[in-house]
Order: sequence, then C-alpha cells, then structure tokens
Amino acid sequence: MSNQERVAVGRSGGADACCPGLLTVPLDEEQAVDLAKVFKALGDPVRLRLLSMIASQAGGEVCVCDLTPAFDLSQPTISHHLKLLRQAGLIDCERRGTWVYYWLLPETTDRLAAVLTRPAQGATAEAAG
Amino acid sequence: MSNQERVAVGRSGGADACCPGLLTVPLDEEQAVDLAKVFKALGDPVRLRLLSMIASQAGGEVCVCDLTPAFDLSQPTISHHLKLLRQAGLIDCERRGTWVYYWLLPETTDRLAAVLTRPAQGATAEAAG
DNA sequence: AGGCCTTATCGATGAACGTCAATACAAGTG
DNA sequence: CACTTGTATTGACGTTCATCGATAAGGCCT
Repeated sequence: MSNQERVAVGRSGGADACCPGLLTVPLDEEQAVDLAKVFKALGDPVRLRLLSMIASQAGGEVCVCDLTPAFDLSQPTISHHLKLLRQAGLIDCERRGTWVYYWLLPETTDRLAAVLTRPAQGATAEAAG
Repeated sequence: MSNQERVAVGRSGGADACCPGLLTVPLDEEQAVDLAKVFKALGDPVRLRLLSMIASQAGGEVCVCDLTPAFDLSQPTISHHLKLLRQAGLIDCERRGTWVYYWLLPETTDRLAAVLTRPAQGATAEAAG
C-alpha cells in the first residue's frame, strides 16, 4: 500500500540538496513539471484540509475513519483525494487491521517550503551584479 | 491594470500575522479555499516557470516580450497564465509605453512558505508524548 | 489619420478534474 | 462459512482547465 507511483519532488536532476529554489534561478521544464504535480495536489480545499488534519495530528498519524466524517463528501471522494495526496508524495499510509492510517511525509512539504523561500530578502541582486 | 480581482492569501479571517501554518493546526474551510486558489495557480508547469523567470530576474521585473518566446505556446496562452498568476496575488504588472512588465509579489510566496514550514522540526512529537 | 507592434480578451474545443453511486476488496465477528 | 464494517476502485457525469485562432485594445511612429 505504500509503493504506488509517486512523483516525489526533485528526483530528476539528482542535485537535491543544492537546489536554489524557484525564486532565485529559472526552473527548467523538468523541475517545473515535477513541482507542478505537488502544487496541483495542494490546489484543492478538500486536499488541503486533509493534509492539514493529517499533519497537525499529535500522534503523527490519522485513521481514515476520523477524516471522512469531517467532510460533506462521500467516502469514495475522500479516498480519491487521499490517493492524490499520496501520489504527490505528501503523505503515506499503512493498513493496520481493519483501519488505514495516514501520516505526513515532511520531506515533501519541507522541499516546497524551501523552494518558495527567498534566499536573504534582497541579497540576490548584489550577487547577480 | 493592477486592480483586478485577486484572491490574496489569508484575507478572510483577518488574523494574518498569527496563523500557525497548515501543518500545525487543522485548516478551516475558508482558509483552505483561499490557500487552494494560490496553490492551484502554482499547479501548472508553465505558470511555475513563468513565476520563476519573473522572480529570479535581477532587476525585479520582466517584460512580457521576454517571457513569451521562452515557451512553445501561443501568446494568448502565456497571457492567460500570467493573468491567473496575477489573480492569485503572486505577481503584479504595469504597462510602460509599449511593453508590460511583471514582478513578483513576495508577500504571497512568503506566506506560502510559512504555511508549509513546520514549527520546530520535531518539537511537536515530544509535546504530544 | 493610418500602419505597425505588443499585449489582452473572446469563443471554441478537447482533456483533466471533482463528485457520486455501485461495487470490489480487506479484515474482524458470529 | 456467512455477515458486517472500513476502505479502495470503477464507471459515469457535469464542470473546470489549457490551449488555440481570431480579434480587440493600447501605444509608438510617420
């Protein structure tokens, strides 16, 4: 259940640790395609709330049975959104007996946060000169 | 040209400065809807590259005439994507003579980065135990 | 004014998305 | 084994989206 096709940010170039972020250097198309998949996964209010509920859970994981009733949506719809979040590499899940538990994959959100962070609030202009 | 309907992150509750971020406290629906609009704007490779090109420009602004030829897309399509980025509050633009210049609105990317940042990289788990 | 260049808007079209009801699958209980 | 509960998958349907060609709007130049 944990080995589905993920897109996983920044797997392409291999140069993960160095990447200077979206706001410093123009993205090449491959990076843009990868990043866009993750941002697209966040581009829905239901998925954002799901992710938020999962991430903010004290124990680190949430049962689907606690997520589904929080929305005025059918169970298949919630399941579908969870699948998209998982394919984006934002969360993962495991079945334990009857129930399925989801948790955050912080590497992905960390990477997004890094990509959206400006280097030093204006130091770029000097370095570029 | 700068006064179109923007969605602008976090304008709803009014409690902008405090917001603890997506990963700490469950998002309410209104916040989720607002945030989702911005993430959706980032959920396309073309728009990500446009934003990146604009943000990483040394002078702080880019002429549309420099953006359009960088893509294998028609000029109306690029114009459309720029409009979406602007409506999401990520960029703004101004006409100067013949040309139109776009620049980044860093408040919005800053806010997204903040929303995706974990409080203290693991302090939550201890507090929960 | 007329012509040319740059950018935005309009209208159409095919693809992707969000949603649901129905159904399948997994696992515990009698 | 049949029955029940929890979750995922399938198939369908209406809406939204990305894209284009055509056209409009803004602005320089002669």
